[in-house]
This record gives sequence, structure tokens and C-alpha cells, in this order.
Amino acid sequence: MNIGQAAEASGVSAKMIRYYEATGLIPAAGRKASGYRDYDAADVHRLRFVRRARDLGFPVAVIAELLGLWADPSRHSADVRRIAAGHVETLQSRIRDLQEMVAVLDTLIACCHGDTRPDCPILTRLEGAASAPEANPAAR
Amino acid sequence: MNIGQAAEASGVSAKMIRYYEATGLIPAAGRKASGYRDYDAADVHRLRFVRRARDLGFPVAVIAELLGLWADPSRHSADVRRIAAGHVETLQSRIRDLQEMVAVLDTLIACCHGDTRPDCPILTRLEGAASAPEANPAAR
DNA sequence: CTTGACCTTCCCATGATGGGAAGCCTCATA
DNA sequence: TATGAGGCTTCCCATCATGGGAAGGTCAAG
Repeated sequence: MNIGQAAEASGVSAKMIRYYEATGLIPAAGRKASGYRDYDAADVHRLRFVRRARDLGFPVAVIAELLGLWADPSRHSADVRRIAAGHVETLQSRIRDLQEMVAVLDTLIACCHGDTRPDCPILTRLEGAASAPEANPAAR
Repeated sequence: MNIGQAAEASGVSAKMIRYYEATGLIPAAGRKASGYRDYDAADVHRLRFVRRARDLGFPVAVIAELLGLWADPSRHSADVRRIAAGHVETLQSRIRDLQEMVAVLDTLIACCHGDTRPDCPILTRLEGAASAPEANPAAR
């Protein structure tokens, strides 16, 4: 199976398959006499694994660990679980950061006239106001 | 004021100050006879603006727009508001993606024994199971 | 005048992905 | 059999924002 078909079958682009090979995430594929890489069903299976792990946000370095455990029949599910839990922590931390940004921005946006006047609490905040202006219903 | 002091005062690293100058986000700083960049309070003020915008997750390209509006006394707050709202959309989209990952992972983790046995729904899922195994209280 | 802290530019690396060029391989069709 | 299309190869470059580090110039204090 050529790289294009492996890409199609696994959902990993040919570019990325070569990249994963170059970085050692997956073993180097066999070569045909022509020099073309040659893939079999097991290779595609592994690529699909990588693809799904990427879809869940695992960084490639962590996927390498997961692949190791996957291949190890004497693995402990606790190890897999720990890796996944650590990743969830990372994701939740990122979510919190983003939510904090949204919270600040939402407050500012709510306070912005959004008309043709130049004054705008968003710019005021960026300029240096420590916190969002308190809700001030008495619009001037 | 040297770049180090400007960095200290603005919270933007000297490295990033040079980078912002090189990419045109901020105007080129004046130079002293020695060739050292020279900053004044207005420069630091602008750098702080950039810093705060970065802290709110705005990409540099968008900060360029914000700086333009900030400098324009005839700006319309509606324009600032629109930019901020667009950014919030972006952030919320990212949050949704991350939350979806967390939701899937949480389900899988909850189903994983987390002991010394090798079988693990996390790996099963990565291997290709379409969805997380339904809660199966009858643990074998 | 020396020393240490600071500045300059330039190059490289990150992480995961894509774009594109130059050149070889393969297969089908005229 | 020749030719063309499309797939494959490697290699380089770009992204986005950030940091590290080297080689060399500058400044201020002792």
C-alpha cells in the first residue's frame, strides 16, 4: 500500500506520516524496489491510533508513550489512565485560561457603547486600567 | 531608556520588543549614539498595551488593528467592540473543542480500571472503537 | 584599564501542520 | 512504444510567539 492510500485509510496526511516517521513516533515504513514507502494493515491501524489520539489533543510526545503501552501486553491500565488524567489536567488548565479571557472580554464588551463615539472601555483596559469598570448602568 | 528598562517597565521581554519592532507591530525605536535603542514613556505605554492585549489572547495581527484604533481619535467604539467580539468567538470555539476532548476523556477514564490489568477502554477507543463503551456496571 | 552588566545582530529551536519545487516512478492509453 | 497524468521522493520554507545562545560592541563603576 502506498503512502497516499495509507493516508486515505488512516486519516493522517501523507505529509504527517512522513513527519511521524522522521521524528520516530512510528517505525520507518518498508520500501518497495521503487523506493516508495510500503504500508500494511497494521501500519494503518497504528496511524489511526495516532490520529485519534491527536483528535483528543494528546501531544505527539505523549502519543509515543501511549503507543508503547498499546504495544505492551503486560501494560497496566493504571499507566494509561494516569497519562490520560494528566492530559485532562492540561486541557482543563488551558480551558480555564481561555475562560478567564472570555470573562474579562465579555465584561468589557458589555460596557462598550459600540457606536460612533471613540471612548471604549476595551481600549481603556488595554491601556492600563487594572480591572474592568464596574457595571455603570447610568450611561452618561 | 534602554530596552532592558523598557522591558522591565512594560512586562514585555527585550526579545519580544525587538521582534515586535522587526515585524512592524510597533514603530522602530530611536537609537542613541551607541546604537542602543532608546525608549520613552509613550513607548512603554504602547508596549504595555500590547502586553495586556496578548494576555487577553489577541493575536498580534489583531493587536495591530487595536493599536491603530487606539491611536485614532476619530475611531468608533463599535469597531473595537466588533474586534473584541470576534476574538471572543474564536476563544469560545477553542474552549468548545477542548471541552469536547475533556468530555470524551473523562468518560474513558471513568471506565478504566486503573489497576495492573492491561485492558483499558482508553486504548480501545484510540484503537478504533467509535464511541466510549457504555457504562457497564457489571464489572467482569 | 578592567570587569561585569548590558546592548547589538544573527541563527536556531519549539510543535504540528501545510505549501511547493525538482525530479523519479508507474500505469493506462493512444 | 511513447507519452502524459498522477503519485511518490527529498528538501526547503512558512506558520505563531517565544526563548536560547553566540560573537562582538558599549557603558559605568571600581
